[in-house]
Amino acid sequence: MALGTDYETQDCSLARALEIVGERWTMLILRETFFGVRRFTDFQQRLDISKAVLTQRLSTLVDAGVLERQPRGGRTDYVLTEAGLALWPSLHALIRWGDGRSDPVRRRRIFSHSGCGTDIDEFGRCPACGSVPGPTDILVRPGPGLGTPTRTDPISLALRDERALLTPF
Amino acid sequence: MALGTDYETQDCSLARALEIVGERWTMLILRETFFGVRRFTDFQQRLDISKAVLTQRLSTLVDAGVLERQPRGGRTDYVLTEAGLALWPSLHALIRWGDGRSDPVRRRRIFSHSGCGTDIDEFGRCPACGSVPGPTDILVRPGPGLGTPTRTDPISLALRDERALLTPF
DNA sequence: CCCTTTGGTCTGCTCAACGAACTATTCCTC
DNA sequence: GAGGAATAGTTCGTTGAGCAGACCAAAGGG
Repeated sequence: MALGTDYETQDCSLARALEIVGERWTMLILRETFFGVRRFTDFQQRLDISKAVLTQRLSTLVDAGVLERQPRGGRTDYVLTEAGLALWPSLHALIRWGDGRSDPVRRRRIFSHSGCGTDIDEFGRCPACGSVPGPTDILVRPGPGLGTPTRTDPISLALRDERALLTPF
Repeated sequence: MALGTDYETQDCSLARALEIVGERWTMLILRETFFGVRRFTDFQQRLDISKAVLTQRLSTLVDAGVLERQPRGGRTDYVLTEAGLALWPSLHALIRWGDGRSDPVRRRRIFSHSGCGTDIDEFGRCPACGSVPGPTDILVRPGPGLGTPTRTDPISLALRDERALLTPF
């Protein structure tokens, strides 16, 4: 971000957070990781992102401790660390804000608490339990705003059904 | 962001949100508006941002309906709209994530519920009431991680004391 | 009537993102 | 074990966005 590296002059830690997750593409990459995407090629195909930029963003996220590289034979898995999982509230809030700006009933993805099956509210709470479930306890399913799916790659097909977040493909 | 304008091919509304608030500087500008900053010159001085970029960001936010221009005699106030106020959960989550990544007890800004005075938790809830207060019901005060303040502009001085969010300077 | 404040625009430069081509390693198949 | 495909990148030339700094127009005050 080149906001300057002297964070001590920044009044709050937002600049520090944005230095890591505020760069172009980074949040979209992280959304994919929460949906279960782990591989370089899958990120690239689903986001239509330049390979050079994807390489740089993944490295930044690994260096920042948000993602972890896990060699799996000939390939590499990029998996969320604990710090990465802690980003879920930020990501969820942004998704809900983006959804709410059009027609509130036409949401694209709906998140529910896997414990009790209740849809979570705009603040991330499960209205039934009153808890704020973490990403390991959340299911995603397509919402009415998603429209007719056009992508036919295996990941998009799997996301047409209800799935637990973080389930690898 | 130039992520392409064909949002229909995007699986969820995150790209739409990032098209508006995901650009460099935008979230920092919005943080300032929640703290009560409203004027061009104040944004520019507090953020050390290029005037050309600030102009473009403010225009984007106004066009997107996040901020509203309010002429005040010879000057212009940039004020959060309802859609802008709805960004508070996203902003709060990012601030908390940035804070939590260093030492959790050394937070820079602490937010509390003005109704009951209780500090709000990392999910934005007031532990006493169980509610999720909106920005109009939240106070900010410096946290132990802020260190010795170096900035001496009027806005930074005012932020050394507890203040309600959105209070203009 | 001049000077300051405010809220910008304009210019030239640099650096990051882009698409496309190329590469190195591993795995699978024959 | 040879050939091809899949994976995870790197390299290159071009384009576009951000930067600092100079400049500018309108409003208000003395």
